Amino acid sequence: MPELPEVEVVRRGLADHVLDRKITEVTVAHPRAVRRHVEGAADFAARLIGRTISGARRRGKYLWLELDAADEGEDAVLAHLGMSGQMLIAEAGRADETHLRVRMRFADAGPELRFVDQRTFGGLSVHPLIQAHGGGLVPAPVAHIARDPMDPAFDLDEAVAGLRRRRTGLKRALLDQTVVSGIGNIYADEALWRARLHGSRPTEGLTRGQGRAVLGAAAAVMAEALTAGGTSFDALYVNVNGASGYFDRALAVYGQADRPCPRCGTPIRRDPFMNRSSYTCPRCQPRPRNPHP
DNA sequence: AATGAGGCCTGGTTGC
DNA sequence: TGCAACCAGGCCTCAT
Repeated sequence: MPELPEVEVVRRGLADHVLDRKITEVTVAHPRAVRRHVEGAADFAARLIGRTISGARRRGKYLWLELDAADEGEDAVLAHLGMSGQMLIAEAGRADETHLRVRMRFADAGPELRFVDQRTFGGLSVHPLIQAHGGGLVPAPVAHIARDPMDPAFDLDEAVAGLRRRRTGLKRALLDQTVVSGIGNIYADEALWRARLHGSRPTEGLTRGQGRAVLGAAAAVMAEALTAGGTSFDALYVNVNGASGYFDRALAVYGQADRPCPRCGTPIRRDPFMNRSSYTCPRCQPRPRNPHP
C-alpha cells in the first residue's frame, strides 16, 4: 500500500532513471489508467511525445514528472499509485507485466518506463503546474493537497492547528490529505500508537502537545520506513512494493491483531473503521470517554 | 462549508 | 473441492 515513504522511494528511482530523457512513444494499454486525463488516451500520449523529463517531484502520495521545464503553466505527468500502482523501469523487450497499463519509450532506446497497476485505483494524467494553496508549484489536481512532513517547508505548528480546527476523529483527520498529506491507514495507526492516542479521540479536544506528538510520530515512522525501503530494491526496480523488508519487522500495531503490543504486551486489537481496519493497543491507547463516532 | 458515506477495482484468503 | 463472500484501502463524487 504505497503511502509517503513508498512513493518517495519511487520518486528517487525515477529521478535516477528517467531524468533528461526524451519520450518518443507512449502506449495506453488500459483506458482506466488515464481516466483522470479527461481529454482521453490519445491526447495523453500526444502531450508526452517529444517532451523531455526534467524533474521528479512528490507531494504526499502524489508524484509527478516535469516536462521540459518547471515554470508555471508548464506541463507535468501526474502519477498516483492508488493501492497497487507501480512505476517500473524495464529493459526494452522484457515480457509485459499482466497488469501493464501505460508504457513510455525514450529516444535513447534505453530502458522503458511502465506503469503497472493491478487494481487500477491509480493512474496517470497530464496537467499544467500551478501555485498550490499552501505554496509551491504543483500539478492542478494537487493544489488542495497539504504539504507532507518530509517537505522542507512543512510547518508543524500550522499542521497541528489544522488538526485542532477539524470537528472529527483524530484518525480521520490524519487521513485527510488537506490537513497533512502522505499519511495512510498504516502510518496513521503506527503514529497513533507511538503517541499513545486513540484514533476516535475528538480533534477539538486535542492539546497542542498531543497534536505535535502524533504528527511528530508520523514523521518519524515514515522517515524510518523510507530508510528501510530505500535499501531493499535493485537498480532497475523502481517500486519497492510497500517496503517489504520494513513491513515485517517494524510495524508495531498495523496488521498485528492478537499479537502482543511491543510496549506492554497487551494483545493488539483490530476494529472496523471506515470500511477498513484500525489496529490499536487497548492499554496504551484507551478509547476516549467521548469518542468521535 | 464541512463532514461522512459509498463506489471504484482484482487477486488472495477464508468459510461453508 | 468449488464457489461465494470477504478483505486490502486511496481518493473522488455525492449527499447531508
